[in-house]
Amino acid sequence: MPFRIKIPRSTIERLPLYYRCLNLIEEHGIEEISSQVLGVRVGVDPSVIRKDLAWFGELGKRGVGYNVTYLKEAIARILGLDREWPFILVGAGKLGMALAEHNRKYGRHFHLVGVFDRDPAKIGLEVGGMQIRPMEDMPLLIKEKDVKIAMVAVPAEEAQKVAHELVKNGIKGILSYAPITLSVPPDVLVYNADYNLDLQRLAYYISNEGEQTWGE
Amino acid sequence: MPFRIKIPRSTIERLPLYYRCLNLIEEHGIEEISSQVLGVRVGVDPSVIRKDLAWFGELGKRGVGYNVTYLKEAIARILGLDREWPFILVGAGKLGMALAEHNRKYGRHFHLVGVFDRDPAKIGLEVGGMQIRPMEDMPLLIKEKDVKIAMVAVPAEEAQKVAHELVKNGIKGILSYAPITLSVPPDVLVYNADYNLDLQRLAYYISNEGEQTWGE
DNA sequence: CTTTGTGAACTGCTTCACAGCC
DNA sequence: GGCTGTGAAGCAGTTCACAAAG
Repeated sequence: MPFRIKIPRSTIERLPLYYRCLNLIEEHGIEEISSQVLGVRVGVDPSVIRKDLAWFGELGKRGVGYNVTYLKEAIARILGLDREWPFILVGAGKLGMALAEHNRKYGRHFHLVGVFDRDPAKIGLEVGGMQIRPMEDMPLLIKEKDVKIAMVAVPAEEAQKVAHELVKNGIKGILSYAPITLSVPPDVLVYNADYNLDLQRLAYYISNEGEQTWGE
Repeated sequence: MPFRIKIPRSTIERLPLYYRCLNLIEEHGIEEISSQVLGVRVGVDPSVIRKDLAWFGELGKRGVGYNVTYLKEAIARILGLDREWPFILVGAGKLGMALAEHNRKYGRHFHLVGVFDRDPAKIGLEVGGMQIRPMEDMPLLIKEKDVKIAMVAVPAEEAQKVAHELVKNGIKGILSYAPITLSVPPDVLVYNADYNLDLQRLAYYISNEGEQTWGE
């Protein structure tokens, strides 16, 4: 009977930060790193890093630290980055097109396999190395390429409808740039990339500079 | 002697979600809303919403709910959205330009007052209703317009240098699209908009579908 | 002597349940 | 009856401190 441990959500949120940093450190030719030093680099307390990593076994060496390449690859495996993830983009406006181009240049682990738009005038145009296709082609492509992830960069009014369609066709993760809360079943995960959310949070903390307090 | 209460970070993270949703609800002409119904709309438990709002006084009416417009405006005030925030963009690549254009169309509360790029070939080009300017112009503009917020959309190699410069000139909040962890003083806040982080988190949860568990 | 891995204490957020008010 | 505001209970994540290992 296999024992199974629930990993804290906050641990999973941080792993990509570690991964991103380790790639950079590896490029610099550094082979070993302590939770102390890594902590400074990613802006996370060393004991948090150790606790996070400990969930997945003994990844470090006591008295020494972590082997950079080994740790990097371990995290990649944990996150599921030991394979390529196909994803699609819905919405080929300015933002969508920029994301597609960006992915073509810098994308690793995730590669764009289809761009869709509702606007007939855009069908056939090239973006991110792909031709823009009509929404009707989406179901088949998702099935053929076994796509699980979608980026959504359509206007607010369309976004919920698009989300519905994606979910219906088997998409399990959505990265949404639309300025609304998408309603999806519990087995589908949505991350909000609407930058206004972050700008507003920044505004709060800057308004209440220093003292994150309220009242008088 | 004024009493001051520390607001939980998680409360502040959620307020923009409420705000975004309330704007939509208001447009639909709905005047009153219960935490129950709002909760379904934003995907947050009603008691969480009530606790969040209670930090800022009695914003609702018992037995009735919350007045949509009143609550919306209260949250705006809390977040500091009762004024316009000027911000600058550093990095006029494809992504930066798309963000600038997007802000011009949809931006409220935050308006772009300057776009900067290191590349001499780009200086003078128009983007988001602004002309791209050289980095050297940045300090003066920040001072003149009292800018506190910056978006950074430059390559990884440049990002830390840019962050340093921004901080040196008084920027207090950074929304960074660069794929690195920026190191800044404790009085400066950075949000990571690097979409690879979210894609990797999605990959984890999809890989471990249903059971967010580990071990065997 | 260094640094990890980890139980125990602590902190902070969420959930619960209900008193207070409409 | 309905819904908010809120103390109390419960839970999850962080911090601490140190034993274990190189």
